[in-house]
Amino acid sequence: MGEDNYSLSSRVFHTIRENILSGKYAMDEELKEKSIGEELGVSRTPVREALRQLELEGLVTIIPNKGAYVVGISEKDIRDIYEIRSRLEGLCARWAAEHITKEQLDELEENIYLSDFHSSKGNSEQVVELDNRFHEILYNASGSKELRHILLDFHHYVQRVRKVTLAVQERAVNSNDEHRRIVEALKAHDAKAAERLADMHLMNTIRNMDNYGWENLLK
Amino acid sequence: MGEDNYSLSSRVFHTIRENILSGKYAMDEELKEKSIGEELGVSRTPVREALRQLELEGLVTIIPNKGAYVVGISEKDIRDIYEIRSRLEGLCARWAAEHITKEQLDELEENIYLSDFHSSKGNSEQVVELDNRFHEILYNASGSKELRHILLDFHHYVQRVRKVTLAVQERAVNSNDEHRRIVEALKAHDAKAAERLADMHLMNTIRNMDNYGWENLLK
DNA sequence: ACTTGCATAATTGTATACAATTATACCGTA
DNA sequence: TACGGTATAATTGTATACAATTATGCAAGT
Repeated sequence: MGEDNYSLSSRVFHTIRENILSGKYAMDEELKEKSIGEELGVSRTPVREALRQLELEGLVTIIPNKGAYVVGISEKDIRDIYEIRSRLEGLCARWAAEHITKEQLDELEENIYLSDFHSSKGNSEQVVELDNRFHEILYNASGSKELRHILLDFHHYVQRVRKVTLAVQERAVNSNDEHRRIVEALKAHDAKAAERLADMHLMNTIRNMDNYGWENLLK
Repeated sequence: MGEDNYSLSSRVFHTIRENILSGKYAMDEELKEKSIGEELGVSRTPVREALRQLELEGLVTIIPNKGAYVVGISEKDIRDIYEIRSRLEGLCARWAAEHITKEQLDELEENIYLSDFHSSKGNSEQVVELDNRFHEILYNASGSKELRHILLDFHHYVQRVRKVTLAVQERAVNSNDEHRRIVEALKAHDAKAAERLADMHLMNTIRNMDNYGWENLLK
């Protein structure tokens, strides 16, 4: 299980990205092709390809003939991303209200049910995983591959802070309540309400981060 | 002039992207590393790196061990992108109203002045170039590298249809009028108006495409 | 005519070799 | 000590070599 048969190149890409987002590679750190290759047991070629892709994602800056450096993520970056996401998740929820299928609604309700359980138990890892899935279903339900693409990117990009915020039980519970209300609007195919609730959901996340304290969010 | 000293790899990337956006490489066409490399006078290595990057941008699909294929862009894709952009350019204009500098305002006014001239003359190539620059200034003025990044991507992505729509004099003139009103709002630092006008500007572009006829936009 | 199987060719995936560029260390000199 | 300069090493950029996978052509059998 989970033995994805991806290419080496693809695995290297995901591994390096994970190491950046998890903080293993510190900000401004120089990523040397040789050492990363040795670390992952591959040659420089797949590493180079991965670094070029990560540059496009904005996680890495490449200075020609010099090296690749981890791009840091600031408080402002995160605020901006959540503000951007609030608009786009709103749009996404609106479209989803018009296109969502019964199967997707069922999975959303199951997701909320499970999330209730795991947040009450304090299983933050499962909560994060369910949150990932919740939003992914919405992205799929929007019926727009463009919107899905950009939202997946952003959602992934802020994974680090989401892991921290959702580890606090109170926020996990509130977040799931907000999810619940969004699903109710989707079930009623009320596009306007869905948009407003999704927008609010994201803005509440920012407010929560303000209360939590940014110094703890950015390690 | 224009003798940019970029790396080979980077030039290959931009060349292939240009060839996709300009329609030289047709949709669903298979892009073979060897032939592209020969065409551009480089080995497979830089071509591979470019194709991996283009996959991340969504312009190419890579099927492992099979090949890279040009991803087509549909009417719905373009509609979605303009709808997404209308929200984000609105947000961008709002932020720009708060951060824009006098130099940027000056360049915007010069841009409109020049655009008046070229659209009256029917110089559509210069009009497109000025439109590019107009939006780029706004992206910079937003003060958000995240917003700038995503909007530049989208703006570039729809370059093909923009070339067609702005080649029609009436739309070029109207578009520039809308730009003028946005700049007036920015000069007054009226964030709300700037947001509304930028949003409308994008929605008008969609309406214009509807009038123009999609069959002509997608070759 | 239409499969099936297999040999061959073409293509991608990865590793390595070599060239070009940049960083580092060591030296002599003031 | 501080400053250049030069040789050396380290690193990136590109090309090529080889392995693995997939596509193609052709002959045999039904």
